[in-house]
Amino acid sequence: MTDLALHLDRVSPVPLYYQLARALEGAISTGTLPKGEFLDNELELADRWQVSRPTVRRAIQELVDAGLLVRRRGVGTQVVNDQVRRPIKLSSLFDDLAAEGRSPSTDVLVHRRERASKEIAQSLGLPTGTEVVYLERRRSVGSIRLALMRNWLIVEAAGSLTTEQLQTSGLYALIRSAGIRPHYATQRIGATVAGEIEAEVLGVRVGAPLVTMRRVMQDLTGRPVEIGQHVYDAEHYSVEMNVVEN
Amino acid sequence: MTDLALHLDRVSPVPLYYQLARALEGAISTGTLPKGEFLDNELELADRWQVSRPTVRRAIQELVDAGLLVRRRGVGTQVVNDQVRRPIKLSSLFDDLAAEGRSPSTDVLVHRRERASKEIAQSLGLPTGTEVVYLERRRSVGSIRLALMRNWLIVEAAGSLTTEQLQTSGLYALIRSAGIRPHYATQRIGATVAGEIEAEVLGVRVGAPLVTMRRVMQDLTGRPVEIGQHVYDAEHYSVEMNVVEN
DNA sequence: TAGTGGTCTAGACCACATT
DNA sequence: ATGTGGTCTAGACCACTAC
Repeated sequence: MTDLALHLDRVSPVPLYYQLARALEGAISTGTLPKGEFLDNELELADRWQVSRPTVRRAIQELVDAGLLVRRRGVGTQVVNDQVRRPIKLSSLFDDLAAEGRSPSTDVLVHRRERASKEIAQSLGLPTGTEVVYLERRRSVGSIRLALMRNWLIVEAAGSLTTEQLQTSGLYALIRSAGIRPHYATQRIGATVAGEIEAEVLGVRVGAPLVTMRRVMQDLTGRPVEIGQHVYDAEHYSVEMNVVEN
Repeated sequence: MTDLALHLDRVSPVPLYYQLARALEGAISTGTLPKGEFLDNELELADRWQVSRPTVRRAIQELVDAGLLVRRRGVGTQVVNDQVRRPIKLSSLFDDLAAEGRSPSTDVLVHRRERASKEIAQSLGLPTGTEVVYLERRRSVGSIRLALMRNWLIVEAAGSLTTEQLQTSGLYALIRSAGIRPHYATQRIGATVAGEIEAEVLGVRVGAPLVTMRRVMQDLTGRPVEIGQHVYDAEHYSVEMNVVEN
């Protein structure tokens, strides 16, 4: 195993295991650690890098969870023979597109307060008729109209949002700036075909395939914060996910 | 915090952190640890259970990753206010349905060896024209025809499968019994509408919405093993996933 | 038999949130 | 000022794999 140019900063607030994990990740992506190569054993790595074995193990574990490394007892730790894609995260379409360097835009079609229907109230854990914020937005990239998004939010999360803010920022960033930390989301992905409304908003023909996404997001304490019911033009959008089994 | 009836078996080969995690999980699901409740601090738990603090931390970490607990530095560890669904795993539709107690059935429509096209060979990391196993199956539950599944597999994984085995077992179980351990999968979910072939096989009308899934599965060493290109009747199938942000 | 990762201990110091 | 979780150490013993 090559020596890996490691410069650990023991003063930095960045944890050692994190620095190690990033260094290993970099070595793998640049090919300094070739695919299929075995790492030296953990005791040797700990000695070489002058950290304890648990610290080495934690760094390695991160990359195992990400699918970059494989560990087998009695055998060793090996670089997986394939490049790995980003793991699934709690993000938004806006963030995804921004991260890809494309420039998304948002049209706010509806932005008002309304009283929660029975279904919405139930999903948000509120009494029927409680006031919630309702949003209807269209997300586009360049000239492509990508998604029609319908959201219901608790007033504490979105009561002070302006329509202007919604046009320039992702919803989750705005929720965070309201002091709410998204933590857990359940989402269900399916398919449907465009009706007249969807066809009109997205500029597709009636009967065109659409990807549907329904989501309930909860904050750190498990309180439901946001419901999303979105449809995407299947021509331009699909959901990618990676799954690791250890 | 209540005392939790813990009976750790220090002789068992089951790791202590795992026994602890299951005990905590059970206490949460039965309500012995109510939602919103704070756990005692880690030092106290370690003392009470007579294990070291790292062992306590590891048990807690498992439940944090699963979204059952939330930890905040300087504050404490708290039970999340919501029941959690199963996390996304590397499983198959067959397993999913079997786990739900429904009885799926499989019709093998095509089962043959063929030479890999350019696209298939590329995804499997093989030279074009290499022999692969091609499958076309229909999955039903009761009288509902749920999915049309097309798979390409490397010969080592599926060369000795019989059509009969395919009718009674899930593909992944068969791959495992061939000595191959599925490890990593990338899948992409989208939408389309039924053409004549899909409509015929699934018993839906032409133009009905379908969920599409394309997947490449790799084994422990990163070698691609299986490609799946499936379509599901959107009326009866959608994909649920849970996402945790820490 | 030798070598690997898997588990576990008993401490220590620190950063952060709360009072 | 106090108490919490976050990080880190330096060992130990074990289970599993390969030879």
